[in-house]
Amino acid sequence: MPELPEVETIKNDLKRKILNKKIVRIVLKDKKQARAGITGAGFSVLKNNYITNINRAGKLLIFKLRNKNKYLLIHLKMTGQLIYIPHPNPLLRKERGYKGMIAGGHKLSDSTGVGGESPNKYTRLIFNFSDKSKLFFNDLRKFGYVKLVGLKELDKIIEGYGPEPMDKSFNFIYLKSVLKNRRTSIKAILLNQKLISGIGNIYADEILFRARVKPDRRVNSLSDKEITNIVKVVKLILEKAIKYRGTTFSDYVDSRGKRGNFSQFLQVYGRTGEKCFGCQGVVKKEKIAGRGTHYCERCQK
DNA sequence: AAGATTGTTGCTTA
DNA sequence: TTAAGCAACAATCT
Repeated sequence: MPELPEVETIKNDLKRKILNKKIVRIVLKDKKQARAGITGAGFSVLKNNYITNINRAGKLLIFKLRNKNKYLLIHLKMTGQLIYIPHPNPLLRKERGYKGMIAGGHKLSDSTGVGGESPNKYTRLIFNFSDKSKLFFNDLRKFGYVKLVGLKELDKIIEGYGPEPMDKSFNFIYLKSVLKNRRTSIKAILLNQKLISGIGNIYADEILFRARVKPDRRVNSLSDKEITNIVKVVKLILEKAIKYRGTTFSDYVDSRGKRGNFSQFLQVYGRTGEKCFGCQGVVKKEKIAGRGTHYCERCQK
């Protein structure tokens, strides 16, 4: 599931690859999906346009277009992928060591899951650039979306997001004020995009394990010390996850079709029934805040 | 074969 | 007015 570190990785990679390239053609592979949001009018906005910058708000990617005063939004939701394929020139590729590339095809080396090849049966949209490179939007479960908006609508959407966890504005004072007069679980707070941007189910569990706080703890029971620690750990875990290019659990791959390397550091997510790395306890799983939640009963209070 | 999977929205209830 | 919780969404896997 792409969360903040995964979306950040895709954003940074794509910035190096598609900025200021001319979009010459859009191919909608999944016409039945009005969800894709790109129809006749959208095609004319995108065609012959250029992406001049890419930003991120929480898990949402924001592509700034040079012309027509529009922004292209892409949300990957659970299974969305953005795969960039350079111009398929076999000679060039060989020289640069793209060993997995098959001449004339688009197969990427050693990638797993549905990211193995593009286009594939889950490809919803293809951007063709003037240098013959392509960007594929794949989405197995069709939860993701692509949308064109004006500046006004974009501002409204961004306003709906809470502070970026890595930003200075996400600090003890802020979190304390958010928790005041609330009685829900800390996990529900971490997952609430209006309060904090970008954290999803995997990192929420990993953060709370590292902070040694049980996910179902009511927030009005948290001490100042615990709140301070949660703020610190949120930044720590996300920073490390970005450094390791995100986590691949099922479908996530980066724009080159490669897995994220933070998976090796997962302490509780997906480890139900296994031994806790921190004590002799066992990792438990139960539904908290409406989501499958992993924690160690002994380490986390 | 029903239930779980998850990011987000929208609805209902308190 | 706002918070909290849950269903719904899609498609696949167990």
